[in-house]
Amino acid sequence: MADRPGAPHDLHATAAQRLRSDGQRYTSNRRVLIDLLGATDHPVTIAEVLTLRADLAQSSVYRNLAVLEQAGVVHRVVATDEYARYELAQDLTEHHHHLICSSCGAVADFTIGPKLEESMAEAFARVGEQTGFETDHHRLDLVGRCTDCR
Amino acid sequence: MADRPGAPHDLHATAAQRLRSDGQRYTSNRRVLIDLLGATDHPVTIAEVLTLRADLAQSSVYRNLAVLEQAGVVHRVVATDEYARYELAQDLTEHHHHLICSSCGAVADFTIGPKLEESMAEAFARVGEQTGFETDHHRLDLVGRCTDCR
DNA sequence: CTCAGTGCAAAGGATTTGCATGCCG
DNA sequence: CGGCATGCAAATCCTTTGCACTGAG
Repeated sequence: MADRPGAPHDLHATAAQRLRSDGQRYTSNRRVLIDLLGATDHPVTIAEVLTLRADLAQSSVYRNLAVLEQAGVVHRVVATDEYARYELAQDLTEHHHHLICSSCGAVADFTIGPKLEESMAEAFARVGEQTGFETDHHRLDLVGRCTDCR
Repeated sequence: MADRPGAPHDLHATAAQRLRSDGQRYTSNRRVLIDLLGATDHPVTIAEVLTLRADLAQSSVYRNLAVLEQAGVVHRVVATDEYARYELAQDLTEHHHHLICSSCGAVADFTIGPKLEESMAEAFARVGEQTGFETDHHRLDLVGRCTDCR
C-alpha cells in the first residue's frame, strides 16, 4: 500500500505537466510538497507539513496546496476534526479509502477488493441516474478507533 | 426516504432516554433541535438552524448539538466545506449516505441496496481484523455536482 | 524587466469559552 | 436551594489575505 505506481520522476513530471496545463509553475516549494506527500502513506495535515519542513512558510503551504489541488495533483481529505489533510490525487497513487480515528484524528489508508469497488460503482451510477447527481468521486471511510487509541 | 421509523413521540422519548443515560437533561432547546432535525431530509448546518429558529442562541445551539452528539442522539456530518452539519443518529432514522455538492455545498441523502451494504460490512470486518482498527461506523459519500449546479 | 511566487504579519470566520443570570429538579 | 442550561460577548484557532520583496523566464 506504500508503493506508488511510477517512479518519483514520473510523479514530478506529471505534477509539472498538470500545473503547466493549469497555467501554473512547478516551483521548488511545490516540488517539496509533492516529495513530502509522495513519501507518506496517509493524508498529511498542514501542521505536519510545517513540522516536517520548518523552512516552508505557512501561507505558502496553504496557497500551494490549493494550487496543486486546483491542478488535480493533490486531493484535500476531510476527516472528522477541523484540520485539512492532503494526499496525492488518487490517479497518481492507487485508489484507496481511509481509516479515521475519532479519538486522535489519525488517518490511515486501506483498500477493498476490486469486485466490491465495481459493485459500488454500479450502485453509484444508478443513484446518479435517479437523482441527476453528477458524481465526481466517492468517499468511503471507516470511523472508529486506531490501535493506539483502543 | 423522508419517512422516519417511529412516531415523533418515540423520537423524543428515545432522545430523552439517551440524554438521561448520559447524565443530561432533555431541555426545551434540545427538544427544538430534535424536532428540527426530525423534520428535514438532509444534514443541517448551524447557520440553517439559526435561520430556522432565530430565537435560539448560537452558543446554545453549538453546545446542545455537542451534548446530543455525545449522547448518541445526533450525528455530526462532515462535508467538504468548513461548515459542520448535523442529522439524527442513523439508528433513529434509517441507514443512508450523502450526495455532497462540491459547488454549492448542499448535502442530500441517498441509500444503496442492503446487499451492497452487507458486502461492505464484510469487507470492513476483514479490514478490522487485518489492521486492528475498531470500526464505529462507515461513511460513504458521493462528491460531485447537484442538479442545481450542473 | 515582468509577473508569479514567497514570507511575514494582520485579518477573517466558524466555533468555543467565560461569566452572570434563569430555571429545572 | 444547587447545579446545569442559557445568552451575550469576548476569545480561539485554523485558514485566508494584504503587501512588499525575491526570483524565474
